[in-house]
Amino acid sequence: MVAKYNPGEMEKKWQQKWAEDRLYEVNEADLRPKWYALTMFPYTSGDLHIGHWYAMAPADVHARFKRLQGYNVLHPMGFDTFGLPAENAAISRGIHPFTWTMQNVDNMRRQLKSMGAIYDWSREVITCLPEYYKWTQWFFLKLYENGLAYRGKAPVNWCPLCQTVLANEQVVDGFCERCGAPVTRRDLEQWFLRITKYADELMQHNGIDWPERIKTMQRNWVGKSLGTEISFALDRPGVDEREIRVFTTRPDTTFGVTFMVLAPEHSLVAKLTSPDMKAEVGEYVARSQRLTEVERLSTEREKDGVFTGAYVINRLNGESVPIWIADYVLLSYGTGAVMAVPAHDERDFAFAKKYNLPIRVVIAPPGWQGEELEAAYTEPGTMVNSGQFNGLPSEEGINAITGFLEERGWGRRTTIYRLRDWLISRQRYWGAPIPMIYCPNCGVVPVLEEDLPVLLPEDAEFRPTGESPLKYHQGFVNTTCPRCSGPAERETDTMDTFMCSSWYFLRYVSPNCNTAPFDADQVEYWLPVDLYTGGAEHAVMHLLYARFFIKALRDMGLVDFDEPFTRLFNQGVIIAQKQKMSKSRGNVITPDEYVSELGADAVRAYLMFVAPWEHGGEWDDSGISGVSRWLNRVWNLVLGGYSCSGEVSPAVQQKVERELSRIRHQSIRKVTDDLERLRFNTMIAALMEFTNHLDKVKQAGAVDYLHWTENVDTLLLLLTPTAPHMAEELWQRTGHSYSIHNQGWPQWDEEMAKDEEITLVVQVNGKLRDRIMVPTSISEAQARQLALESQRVKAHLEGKEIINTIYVPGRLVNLVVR
RNA sequence: GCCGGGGUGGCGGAAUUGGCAGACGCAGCGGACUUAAAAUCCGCCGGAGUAAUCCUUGUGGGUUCGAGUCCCACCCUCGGCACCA
Repeated sequence: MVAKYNPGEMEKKWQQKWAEDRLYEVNEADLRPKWYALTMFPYTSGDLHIGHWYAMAPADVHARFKRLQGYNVLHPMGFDTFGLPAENAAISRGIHPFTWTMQNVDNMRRQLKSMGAIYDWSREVITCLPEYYKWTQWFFLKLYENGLAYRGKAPVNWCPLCQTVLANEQVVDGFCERCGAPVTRRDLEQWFLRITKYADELMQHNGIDWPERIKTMQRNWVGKSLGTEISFALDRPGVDEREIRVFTTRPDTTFGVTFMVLAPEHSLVAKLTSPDMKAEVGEYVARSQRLTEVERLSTEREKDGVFTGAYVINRLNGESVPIWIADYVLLSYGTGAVMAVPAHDERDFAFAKKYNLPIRVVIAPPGWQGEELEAAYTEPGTMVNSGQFNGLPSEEGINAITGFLEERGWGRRTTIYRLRDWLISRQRYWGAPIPMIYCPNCGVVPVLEEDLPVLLPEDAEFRPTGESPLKYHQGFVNTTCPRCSGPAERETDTMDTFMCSSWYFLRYVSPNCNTAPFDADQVEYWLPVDLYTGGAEHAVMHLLYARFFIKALRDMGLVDFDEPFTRLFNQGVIIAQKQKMSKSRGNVITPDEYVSELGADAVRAYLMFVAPWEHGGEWDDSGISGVSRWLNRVWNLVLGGYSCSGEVSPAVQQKVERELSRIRHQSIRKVTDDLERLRFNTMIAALMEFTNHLDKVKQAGAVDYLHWTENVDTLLLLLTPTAPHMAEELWQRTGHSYSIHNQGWPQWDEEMAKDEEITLVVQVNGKLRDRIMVPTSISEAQARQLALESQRVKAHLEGKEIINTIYVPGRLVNLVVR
């Protein structure tokens, strides 16, 4: 009787053994080629759920596969720990964020270990520990030194619930990405990182293998647009400014400008507004500031605005044009001022209709007879009412007008971006303090490198007040100026968590380095990351920030590569009860009970089998039982003993052995190929088919013992990345020496994998009429002959004339008849 | 509205990139073992039809000897972006 498959005990046993033997610890002295396999580290929100496993288990399978293939594989794991969720959770539970976070780290590490991954735990990184955030602060100082970090006053996104400012990337449709509260705007002094310096480079994804989807999202996010900046002359008593500049992508419509619109926050508004319009304008400005981002950005809202009483001159035709303000114009985009061409822009058209402003056609639609337009005409056309440019196709007009303006110094070609600088100040406790000091004498002074880290005081009151909790911690705030040694105050804001995750992948290579954020030699050896896997939700946040960081570090001479992640792959989402898993929905599935009942190997395999990795899928208990059954069958197949039947004729035995060998080689090829392409679902299917075939062979007892063990060994090796515990146990029980994880990946022979016989499909007029087993070596003439001889085919040729025959070698004969 | 992914059995999904549609698995049905059940094993399993055969990859058209795969139009769905001048 075969011992029962008991994954619980067995898995624990091997995990302990591997840890004791430091089987998965790696170092750069290894002579094998390196492979850096990285999975996005989890945020320490509490329990690990099956969604985390979905991200991590297949990634581990691939990393194990590379390891068996002979690579020196670094596959590290760590924890992203700073940030609002931890702080909010700690507040609601009345415990310190550090305590809460580290409890979660312990729990999640335990759960992760039960997965049986090859994580090198000696390299674990935890972002909220001073040993780590010291270097996050160090990077901030470097960015500051290089002019990439600056302090500025700006209208910022403010979440009234989280009581902090948010980066643009954290505002989703006008709502806070974290808590869902509507975001309002505030003017605050904040720290920014100059990511816009790299706007152009961030749009390029040269030499990296990333999903098209993510690249498109990043390009859209950066939002490059080529256009013209045009100066309109301003002549206003008491106003120093002599012009207002606008940005447009349609300079060809400049003769059609009938008004100008400024953003309500535009710095000229107060100066320009005529006395009689002051009250109305003031009220409008105040109102638009009160509006939440959602309300303001709603496209359904009717556009409104107020006349300022002032005018600018359109230099092209000398016309005086009224200046309005309206909140559909955004201060943050372009120059915060727009030339309005109602005839050729939908927004301007609606605005002009509402306020009875003139609509002048300057681009004639095809067949236009001078009649009034029903709607804005935004397509190309012929220029009219445009002075010397009349008759020109509008596409040419873009260049012609821009050139004309440039010659006179009235305008210039320019490129603008939607991307804004990255706002990293957070008025919250649970983050890395920004290492800056404000001195009454010396101004803004960076903390000295040797004084890092600026420690986050444990005893600060961390309840949100709208200002940084650190502000009220005297021991923290009061310090001395590094320059003049006089009394000074610390910056009390902390950094956006995305700062921490922008460089963690560099820390893994030398986690204990205490003289620098990383050991340069190690980085040179391991980086860039060969395969980075994680969710697509990070497309315009983490993934963009990390790229920015690397480019900035490269320009500082700290690293010598351009892109951090050579290949990126986004797995899908695992849902439960047709919905995304979340605590609030109460449908979170924890791996623990499945692991103890069916084994980690079964959970790993099931997650890969449900669907293609990039799709994600529905967690289904009856689905996992199928995979579990299969693993049990493998167990029994391998341990159940094998005996030759003795009744099989040598000829039959030889045939069966040849077939088995062919299937073995085909299985190796299929599994290898699927793993390489991260097609885990079909890889498992191939393993199942191989198992099924071995089952049949075993029942017949038709091959000799040597053939049998050879094939069983291959099955175990192919199974190793997927079911590392079971493979190890069966490897040992079949008399091999420890460890299967140090074996080489099986190779296939293309000759051996070749089919000897194929099913020749015979079609008549493209319809399947017969299938004939033929040797692979069959000639075209023979194939045609067999097709014509087929009884089934003959019935369809009755009384018809064959006018054409298509022959596809190894596949089919198609007889075309009339 | 714009950009991208996707629509295949009762279900999850396969299909060597234009060549046997439905691999593998779940569920279901029938059988073996069992006093019985579970587990396990064997068989069947897109639809219609006694059968020959016909129909079938969201819908409609097209290209082709041949279309799930390519082209055109439309419908549905999931992501992303959305007053960006």
